[in-house]
Amino acid sequence: MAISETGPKTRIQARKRELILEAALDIFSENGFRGSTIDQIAEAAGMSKPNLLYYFRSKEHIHETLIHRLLETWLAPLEHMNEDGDPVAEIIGYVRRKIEMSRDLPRESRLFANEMLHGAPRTMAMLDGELKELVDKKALVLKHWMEAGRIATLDPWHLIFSIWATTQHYADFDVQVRAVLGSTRGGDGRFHDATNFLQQFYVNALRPQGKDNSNT
Amino acid sequence: MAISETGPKTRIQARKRELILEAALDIFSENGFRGSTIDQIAEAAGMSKPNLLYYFRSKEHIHETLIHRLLETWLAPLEHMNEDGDPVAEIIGYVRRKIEMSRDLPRESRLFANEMLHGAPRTMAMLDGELKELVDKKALVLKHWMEAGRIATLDPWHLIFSIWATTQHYADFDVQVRAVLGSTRGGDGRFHDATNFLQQFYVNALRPQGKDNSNT
DNA sequence: TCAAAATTTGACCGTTTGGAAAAAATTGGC
DNA sequence: GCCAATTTTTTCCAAACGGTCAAATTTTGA
Repeated sequence: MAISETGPKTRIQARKRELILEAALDIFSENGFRGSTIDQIAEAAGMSKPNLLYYFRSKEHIHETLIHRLLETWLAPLEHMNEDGDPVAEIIGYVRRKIEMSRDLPRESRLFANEMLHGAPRTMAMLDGELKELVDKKALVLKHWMEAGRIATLDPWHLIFSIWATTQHYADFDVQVRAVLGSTRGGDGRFHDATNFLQQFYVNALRPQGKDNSNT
Repeated sequence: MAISETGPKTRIQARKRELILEAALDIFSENGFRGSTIDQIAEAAGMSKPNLLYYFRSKEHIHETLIHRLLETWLAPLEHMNEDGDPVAEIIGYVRRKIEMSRDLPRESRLFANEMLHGAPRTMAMLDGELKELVDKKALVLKHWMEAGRIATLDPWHLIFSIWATTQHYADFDVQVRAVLGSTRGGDGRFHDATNFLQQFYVNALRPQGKDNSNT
């Protein structure tokens, strides 16, 4: 009898399901949902298609599981930003954690990007539920820091967007980044350079200014 | 006899091909290449599948044409950044043009993003050809501005990446942006807010500083 | 007006794909 | 060593899809 509706029972099932999810992450993140076939995933996982379908009842189901897991990972770093810490250090810390994620979990980043790009059909509920609440909460923290004059006054929501954008860019647009940097600067050091840049960049952008000179 | 290899001959052909490309942009940008079918595109263009295939010899060919056109549009705004202008005004101007593109050409942005996300199979040559050359050229301009002390010293390439990332984010991650901002702030005004934020943000980040206080 | 060229349609084809069914093989407890 | 549950493989299917082809229709130009 097929499993997959109830949680995995045996250790073997858990391990095989893990193997499939690992393979599926490879395939999905590279080719998108529609661009990936069950056969590809099965081969990458070292098993036959019907065998894979014994562990997951459909391609959709694999994808859904993958996305659900991803979301937890994705929210964690923002959650971690602490109201009581030093504002600039906390924000920079968040930026660094996000860059590390782009470096270490590029497949997850691309899977997420693909989902957003196509209208978030399987994520919508979570976006204007959990995510919105978390961002609103953290935006308030940023706002307090701004009102206390500890960082520059900027739209907190868009500030968070800018962090997402600049950091995830290094995973999602990796091909472009590497092409533009070329063989000398586009190697393994690019994440180090990116981190340095973003740190300087955000330190500058967040420095509160006594007198305003931001008008054109 | 089918056309499509040689350029369009009559005005009717040109108009029909245009119609198809317009429909294809809708479909491709929403569903990705593999996720789109010729039937969908044909229906959106108001014609039958064989009729569409009379104007373009394959799905691949439509996509290729679309991508090629897109690239010209995509490079134009950076080209426009002028060495002889005021550095901050020039950079901010570039940011504004990019944001306008995210607002007015979101389908093109998503088509491009999708291409990058999946490894730029049909764009690679142009990335480390034309694009790299252009970026290198403009990075040099930025470097000169920095050396003259007119803007803060930052890695010029990564500075350009940050502009791409922050602006394109509003097209590519539109669903997420709208969900997080909610119904009140996520309406039509979001691009206006984004523009204001990014302007302030870049003005801050680029302001050169006499004394260094960027270390942790 | 009429023939040639261009365009549109309908019917069709081979392949790929997601998935089902059932038999065969393996494993685990006694 | 044997039975039952689990896992794997073989075979197959129906729908979707990219694309072809020839016939029918419309348009164009002399």
